[in-house]
Amino acid sequence: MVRKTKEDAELTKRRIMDAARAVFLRRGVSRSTLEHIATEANVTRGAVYWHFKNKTEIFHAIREQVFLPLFDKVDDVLSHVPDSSKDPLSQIEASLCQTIQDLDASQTQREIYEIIMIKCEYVDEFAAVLHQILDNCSSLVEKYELAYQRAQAKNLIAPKLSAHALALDTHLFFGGLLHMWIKDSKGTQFRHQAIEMIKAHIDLRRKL
Amino acid sequence: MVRKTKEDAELTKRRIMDAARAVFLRRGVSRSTLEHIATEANVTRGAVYWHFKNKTEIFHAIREQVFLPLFDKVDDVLSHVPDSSKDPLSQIEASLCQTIQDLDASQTQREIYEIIMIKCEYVDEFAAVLHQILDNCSSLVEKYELAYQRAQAKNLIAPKLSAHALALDTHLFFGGLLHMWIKDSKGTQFRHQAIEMIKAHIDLRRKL
DNA sequence: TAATATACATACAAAGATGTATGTAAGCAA
DNA sequence: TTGCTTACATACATCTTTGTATGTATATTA
Repeated sequence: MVRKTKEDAELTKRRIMDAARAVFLRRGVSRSTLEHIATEANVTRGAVYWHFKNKTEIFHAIREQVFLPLFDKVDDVLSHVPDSSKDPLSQIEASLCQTIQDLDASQTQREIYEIIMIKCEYVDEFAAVLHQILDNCSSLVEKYELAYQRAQAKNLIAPKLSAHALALDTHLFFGGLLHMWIKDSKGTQFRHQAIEMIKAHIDLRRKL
Repeated sequence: MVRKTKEDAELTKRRIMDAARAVFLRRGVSRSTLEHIATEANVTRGAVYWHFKNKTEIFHAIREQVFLPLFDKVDDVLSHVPDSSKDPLSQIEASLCQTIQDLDASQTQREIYEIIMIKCEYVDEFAAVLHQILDNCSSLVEKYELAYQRAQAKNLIAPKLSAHALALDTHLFFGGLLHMWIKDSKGTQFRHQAIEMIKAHIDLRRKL
């Protein structure tokens, strides 16, 4: 069968991306060949080359599937300042919990995170991805910092530390949490207590 | 030239490992071939195959170069309980700072960490490495927890949180810190403030 | 409905990488 | 000094992977 309609073609493209995700997860990005991906998607390499220039482009397509919506969401929860019913600390907590709950709900997201974190080598074309992630992190930290400043203004936290230090600490904590969460794919070590740990992390900042 | 003495041979092996480290760092583990490594070490693939079974074995040899000494050191700083001049919180702080300072001092260590964290895909033979790391982490957390318990016993920290929660929070924080530290190879974003951030993290726990 | 572009499948050539087999000169032990 | 072993280098066969070129049947459009 050849020459499908446009909708059919879009479907094939999706199938290829889904297949690539599965193959990347199983064999790592480097060891995955276009042939593997094509087979998994029940097409030939011809179809793959039609929709994507090469493996790298597939990787980026998959990545964007998760990262474009992600930052919007963080913004939503964190930056929704006006007459918020929640205090700033709870906003940060909610933002972090939201990400975890999203991961809990979506296997696709989990898989993409796993690929990005431990099934990909950041060299050459992929090195740029790292810098992009780092940049995004910076803007995240800034948002945490603003929230902590609001919390300080409302006298919710002990004035031990600067908002900046608190924001960085939270950011590193959550980075570490995400890594552990992903690596603990059996869910026995970290996943089940992730939410508690976020609450604990925030509680540590609360004035009694 | 052929047939060196035993000492010469050991030297060649080291040279191959050093070369492999450089090549892994530059091209990632997967894209590195034994030919690349041999060329970098100024030998032929014959020499490489003589000293190592395959690429995986080289990787493990490099890895052990760092991880075997590492855990000893953490133990040294953290578990050296008897009549310690430092309070438990400072011990934890010192242990974390020590690791960062070690990384600061040794380019070799930095490179190996970078390879392990962002230039290697954890599939197949490498998947086991991840589990090993996770296991080591668990024992680390236990050591933090013991230290925090001692701190609680000495009434050094507010009783807001359990020692277990504090230990996990510290562990995740430091995991995140290490990742950022390594990724920020230019040193502009995180490296220069790593020590401060560790102090801030610990200070957050201190009773005023 | 004829022409063209689309959505693939198939075939081919070239390069890369791996493992092994074989060669060889020098060290070392008896 | 002979003979065995070590520490490699060289050569070869095989498999994989990639990119591209070509074929082709069907949508789409004018």
